[in-house]
Amino acid sequence: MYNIKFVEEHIQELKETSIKKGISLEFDYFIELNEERKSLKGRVDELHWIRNEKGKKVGELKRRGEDPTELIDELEDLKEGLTQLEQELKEIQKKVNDFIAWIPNLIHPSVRDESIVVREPTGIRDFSFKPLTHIELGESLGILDFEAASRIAGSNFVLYKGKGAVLERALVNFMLDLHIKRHQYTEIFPPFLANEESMFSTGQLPKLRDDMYITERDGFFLNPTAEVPLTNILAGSILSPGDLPIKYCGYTACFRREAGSYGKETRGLLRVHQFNKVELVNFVLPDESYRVLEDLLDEALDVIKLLELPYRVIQLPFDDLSFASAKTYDIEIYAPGVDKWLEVSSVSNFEDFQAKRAEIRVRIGGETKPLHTLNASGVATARLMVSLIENYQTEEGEIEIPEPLLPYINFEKIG
RNA sequence: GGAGAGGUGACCGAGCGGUUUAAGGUGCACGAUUGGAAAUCGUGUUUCCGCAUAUAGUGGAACGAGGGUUCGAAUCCCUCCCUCUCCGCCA
Repeated sequence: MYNIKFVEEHIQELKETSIKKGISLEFDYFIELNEERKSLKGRVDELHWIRNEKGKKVGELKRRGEDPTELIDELEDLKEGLTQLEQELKEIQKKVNDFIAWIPNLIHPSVRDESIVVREPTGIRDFSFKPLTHIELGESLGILDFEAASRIAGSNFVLYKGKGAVLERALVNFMLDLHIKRHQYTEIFPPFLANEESMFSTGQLPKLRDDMYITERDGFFLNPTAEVPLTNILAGSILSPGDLPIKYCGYTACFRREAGSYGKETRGLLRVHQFNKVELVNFVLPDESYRVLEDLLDEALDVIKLLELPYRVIQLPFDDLSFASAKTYDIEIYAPGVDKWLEVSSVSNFEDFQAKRAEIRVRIGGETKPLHTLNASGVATARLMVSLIENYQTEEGEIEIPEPLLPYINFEKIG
């Protein structure tokens, strides 16, 4: 989390950032609180000092076998006022911390008030017939069953069946293998549940509490992205420059409540409560993070390029940036059936924001400082599946399997 | 779920109510020595907060987390978390 002095010294900048990211925070209230905190802290420190000095004398007297009763009486009087002030300081400190927890990460200067197309749309196909939607294809081919999923769990869940289930599993394996072999990642299979502290470290909390599933008895959070477990692997660590970069890649199911988003956009697989995703997380030296951001974009794009799906890349405007991100590219792939561009990957540089919260540091010379973290989806399957089946459909309503997936699948088409 | 042992600085490890200003070691940084290195010697080496004559000053806080007892807690008590050993349950 931000150090309080840093907040004091960058208050204007942080205020502007919060406004740009659409988080309304009362900085005037904070300034007032902080003044109060400082003055209280001064008084408490002074009383502690007096207590410590006199306390030492009590020890001396006792060792010499003299009577410390008088001093002890004085200290008892001191204690009364002190306890109250300590309590007040503690409360105000908590308020200050709660405020700081809501301040989002600073925004990189290259980020604008509108989105920028970083890679022009490529690879859109010409169909000689009207392409069907994944919902129509999925149901007619019996590979997606939304009704069964809602019977089991509820609306906006999906069940993959038969060749659909095989295809989903193949996609995950294909992506993992790609990143491990071609991009030198270490594969991780993490817990799908995480504790509150982990959620705070990566910046899901405090803002996204309502978007997450929480287990009732133990207060665990179902992870909304593998970014959370993968980043927290190194929480509390101090690394040396030679350890870096560290590249972790992992598959998890991702769980999102998607509170408040209903309607047309949520039809089919476009927005579901549980989806599969392969995630890439990098830990790097601060100087290198913006170069690595470009590398990560290319690594994620490799999945799309190998599957020969139409894509474009957008640099997000500042009001679309997540709480923790300084700069983000979105990879979108085109789905001709629903006629939409679908976000399948966010590629973000968090600079030292998460590293500060998770206390992931690097020791350079004698100095210990937070490193930089980045992540990219590599990529999310639900929407990847949509684009894939809509792009690879034939006029006969069948789906061809792209060549790179054939090693993972024992059939060449679904139909 | 039950019983026991433990959690101390970057790491190991002592301390078990007031000479802790957290011993000692390792590592690290800087310096000396060297043709250069190793070894050796010397100095330094946590974080956060307050005040200030504001890089060298001064005071406070932090020994898994949170409470409590006490004039005073790393040290005693309670709750919780985590690690290890054993038992139970279980895919």
